[in-house]
Amino acid sequence: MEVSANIILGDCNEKLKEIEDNSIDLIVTSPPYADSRKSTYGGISPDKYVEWFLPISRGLLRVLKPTGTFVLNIKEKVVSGERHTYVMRLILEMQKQGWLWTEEFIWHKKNCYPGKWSNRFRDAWERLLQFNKQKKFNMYQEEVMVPTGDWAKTRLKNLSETDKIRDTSRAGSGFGKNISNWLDRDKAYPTNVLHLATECNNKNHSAAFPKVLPEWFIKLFTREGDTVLDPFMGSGTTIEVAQKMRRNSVGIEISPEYFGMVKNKIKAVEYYLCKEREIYETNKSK
Amino acid sequence: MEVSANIILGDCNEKLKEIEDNSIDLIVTSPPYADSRKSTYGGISPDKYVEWFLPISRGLLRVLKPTGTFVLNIKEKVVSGERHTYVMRLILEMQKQGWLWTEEFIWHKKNCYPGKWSNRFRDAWERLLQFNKQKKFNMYQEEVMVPTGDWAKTRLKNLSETDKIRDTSRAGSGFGKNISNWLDRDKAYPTNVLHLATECNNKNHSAAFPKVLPEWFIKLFTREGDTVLDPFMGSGTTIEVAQKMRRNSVGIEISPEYFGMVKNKIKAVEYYLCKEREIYETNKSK
DNA sequence: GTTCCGCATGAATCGATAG
DNA sequence: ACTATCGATTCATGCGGAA
Repeated sequence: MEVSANIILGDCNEKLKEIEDNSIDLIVTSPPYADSRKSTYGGISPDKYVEWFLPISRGLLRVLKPTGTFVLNIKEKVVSGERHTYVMRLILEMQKQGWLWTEEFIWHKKNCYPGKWSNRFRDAWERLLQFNKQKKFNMYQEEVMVPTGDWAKTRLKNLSETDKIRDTSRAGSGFGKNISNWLDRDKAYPTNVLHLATECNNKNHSAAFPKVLPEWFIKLFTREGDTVLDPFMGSGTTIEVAQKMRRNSVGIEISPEYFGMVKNKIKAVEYYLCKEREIYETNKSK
Repeated sequence: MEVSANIILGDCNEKLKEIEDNSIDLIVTSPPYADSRKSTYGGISPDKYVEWFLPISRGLLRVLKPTGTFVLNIKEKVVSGERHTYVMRLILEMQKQGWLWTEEFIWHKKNCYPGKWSNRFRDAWERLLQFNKQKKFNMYQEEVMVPTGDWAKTRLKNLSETDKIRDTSRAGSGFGKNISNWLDRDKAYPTNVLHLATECNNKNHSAAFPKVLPEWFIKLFTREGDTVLDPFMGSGTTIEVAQKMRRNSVGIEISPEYFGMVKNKIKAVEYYLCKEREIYETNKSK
């Protein structure tokens, strides 16, 4: 399967217009947070953030397939001792545009930077807001299953009588179970809390997220041959991962410097995928 | 030091009026979530939730000391496939009342409710919203320091190599310079993510806090002899913990059943504290 | 006294069916 | 059409009794 990696240099709001309606399966992005990445985006002030983002989210709504998903990585910053409310306001406004706010994943940054402030602790989490166009969307949950916890080893060794039948909880929680159903399982579905370490080796980009983050969402919401968009491409993590996972990708970036960097990355991945295919086809012909 | 545990039977909104202005150092509470605990609270509908809570938060603002803190445990439920927005709306409205939304801690519930759905995963986190009356509030960070885990040791060692080289001015964060200070410490400040399991063996209450949760905030925001309020006392975890930690406590509860239960608990703790003092004094006289 | 191991429990959500 | 109830789905934990 051939996959394309299409990267575009320019302002995200303008360049989105070049993308067809209902053509994207997944949008994963980490836009510049308010007042950060000043050098490249001019530093959007927290008070103007919603206003600035709404035209973009409208464009994203247009290009996303009805069964597609939009994952937005964002965190409000502290302004004069208080958490700013632009993220909450943004969610409320995006709902008015027609977005459904389906879920909020928490990205727990296990190795966040050490530090100390007199009135707060280190900030070790970020929001991953999931938006959809409709209640029914594509989700491939089996792709991201995790190993069952240690409890299972001992718990499932010996099953009592009540374990083998559906045993309704007495406290009226409405929770019944049949433990014997779990015997041959070694994997469980994950939760909406993601534990991933941040990568520090990507020093060229001030807001890079770890590869595993886009990877997880690409697995969960797309299949091979689907199309992934990152309208704030930055150093291109999402694009690179998507390409390696044989998803088509589209990236938009305003900074020529990043744009050039990603261009080279893409070529490298293309070469890698090419090699892989050769090996595959050689084996097949044997 | 004598501490008082004062519990009040009745509607929280009414009974708050009996509490003096600026008399409380810390409010820790977990109000009934929308549509839950119907038997005791009648189940507030998600659409009416903000309206229902605002008079209460106004009362809490009045009784809290200027240097005090309000910790609100809450989570929005799913309504027709979407996360409801009442929590966000509540924060915005509370700001209008004069509350500062200082911080949001994440409570990661390690043993969250099981289940499987086609469009979402298990919900494993709740919000712990921190509100204050002013930018300067009491916070005793040293009280909640945690032992440095192995990951931190190795992590910081690895970091140190790159960070020693790193030009502090380029990084702009100032960490590069100070990172070596962290290497010899065996205790670190925690982050704003708390990993705790719910106590599902509490037969008396379907939604009891784990004891460590109020304990952590009581340590962090109060000293011995301070006063802690829980306007939705429930099975009385907050009050019990506060009392044991030699903080004065005030609890309000609408259900006579819970009220009676907590009354007994309080007596037990009083007895326990008495014994402890006796032992202490006996040792002293020796 | 420790350690092991059995077992009830839960701030849930969805879809179908019924009023 | 819109609400109310009901069945089906599913993990990880801490308690308490046993070894």
